[in-house]
Amino acid sequence: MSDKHSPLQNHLINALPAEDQARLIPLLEWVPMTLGQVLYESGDTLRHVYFPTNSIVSLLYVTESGASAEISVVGNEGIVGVALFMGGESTTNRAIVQSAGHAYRLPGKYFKNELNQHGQLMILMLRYTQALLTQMAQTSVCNRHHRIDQQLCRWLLLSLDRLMSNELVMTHELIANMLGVRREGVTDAASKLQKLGVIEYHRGHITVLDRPKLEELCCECYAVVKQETDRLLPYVPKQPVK
Amino acid sequence: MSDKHSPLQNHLINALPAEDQARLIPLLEWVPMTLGQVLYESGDTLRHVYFPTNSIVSLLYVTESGASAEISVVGNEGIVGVALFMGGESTTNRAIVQSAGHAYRLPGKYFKNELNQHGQLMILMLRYTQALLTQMAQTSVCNRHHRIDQQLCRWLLLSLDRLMSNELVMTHELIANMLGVRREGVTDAASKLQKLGVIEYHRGHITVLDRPKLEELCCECYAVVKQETDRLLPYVPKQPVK
DNA sequence: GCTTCTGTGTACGCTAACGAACATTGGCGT
DNA sequence: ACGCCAATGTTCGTTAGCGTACACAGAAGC
Repeated sequence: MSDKHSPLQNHLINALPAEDQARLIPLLEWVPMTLGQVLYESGDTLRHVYFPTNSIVSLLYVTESGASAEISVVGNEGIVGVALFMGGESTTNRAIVQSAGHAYRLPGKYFKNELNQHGQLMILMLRYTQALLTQMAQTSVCNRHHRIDQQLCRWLLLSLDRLMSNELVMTHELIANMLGVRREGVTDAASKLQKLGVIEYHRGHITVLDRPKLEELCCECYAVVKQETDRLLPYVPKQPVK
Repeated sequence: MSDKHSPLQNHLINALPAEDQARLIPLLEWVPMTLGQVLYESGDTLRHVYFPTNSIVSLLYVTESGASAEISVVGNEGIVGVALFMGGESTTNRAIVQSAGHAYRLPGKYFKNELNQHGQLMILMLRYTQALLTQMAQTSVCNRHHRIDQQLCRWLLLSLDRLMSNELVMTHELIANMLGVRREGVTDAASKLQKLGVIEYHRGHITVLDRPKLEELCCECYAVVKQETDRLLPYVPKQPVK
């Protein structure tokens, strides 16, 4: 991985006016995000917000019986810790790193301070939150109506969008935890996709070979989320990522 | 139905400081909400926000194939149309009246005006939105992991909390649309609950006889949402509802 | 009183996904 | 080079929920 890193790799930071960036960026801390790392647990008081750059974070809920389900995914398009600016200080979810990389971290009090003083950050946060609402709603619908293989397609596409490469470091077991299904169910779906030549996988590595085909096999849920996110938060890079 | 009605029956309005109420209340329009009425469709530009008093509104998503699923429920604890203050102006959901009654309606421009000028309304909206996020997340989990009869219990409890009475005017068919399952599935679950003496129903009317038992039979999802909503938006009536 | 329609009950076969158990294999540590 | 374990493959019986079809009864309209 290149040592070139910049907060602007995060789309929300990127979307801020220059003067807001100038104030905010010095407060940010560049931190590694390791696979499986838990940023916060259900009920924890949040200490920081995270702006992922090349990492992916899953928000998931763990039931009393230990089963889990992914509520939404956050990558460089978003921020982890919306509860801090929503005023709740905690959520009922767990935030866990789904794909290793880095993020920029900001202590909660600085974040809230910025929010209160400058409107642009707040506006952006609100729009992002609406995108998050859309994603959650769609996850809910997908859980109800679509088959595992369709959901796997959705999940792969959401992950791809948040990575630079077409390879995911991810086991069937972990995907199963995210989707809230059995590992065997994921294996079945993945092997089906592999037979179709859409993906190729091997012991914890999944490579997407044919993205158009993947979108074809997917249910509508991916497109709905993607379109709405693009509408709410159009991405215009202010500085080319070197 | 009594002709006694007041915007304070809505918990969000009720929670505002007196001076904010004084400004806001004259702008509100008291409107009837009829069963099945669609407040907005997916993609519509929202014109108003609604503060339900004794009505209940479902936010639901309709898939390409025509299947539906309820994303969340809004009653007198909340507001319909968060997209207006989130900045998106529209959502991918449909808002439909699930239980007839009334609401107070506010044109979008007044609403946004109020938001920008006075912090207290914004703070309240943010907290409510977090409660909504929680509800959506939990619906998603419930769709994945819990049986229809448990989900029916959750749905009944969520509805009860938003009504004064223990009787719902609601057919199995409509509940099925909300839960995103077959009508027969709801009939099975409901008949099971009736045999247990928890509810009693008859051609479009459901009466809850034993609420504690209903909570017992329910999955954790109801309690999680309830607890988090109470935490985020504690309800302290400022004027007893006559 | 009659018809008609809406809401509910019930039965049948079917499928997706589950739970559990076990086989196989590749990669990693020592 | 070896052994071990994590990752994947496969099977089998079970179950929840689906799609369909149809029966029945109460309510509403004429």
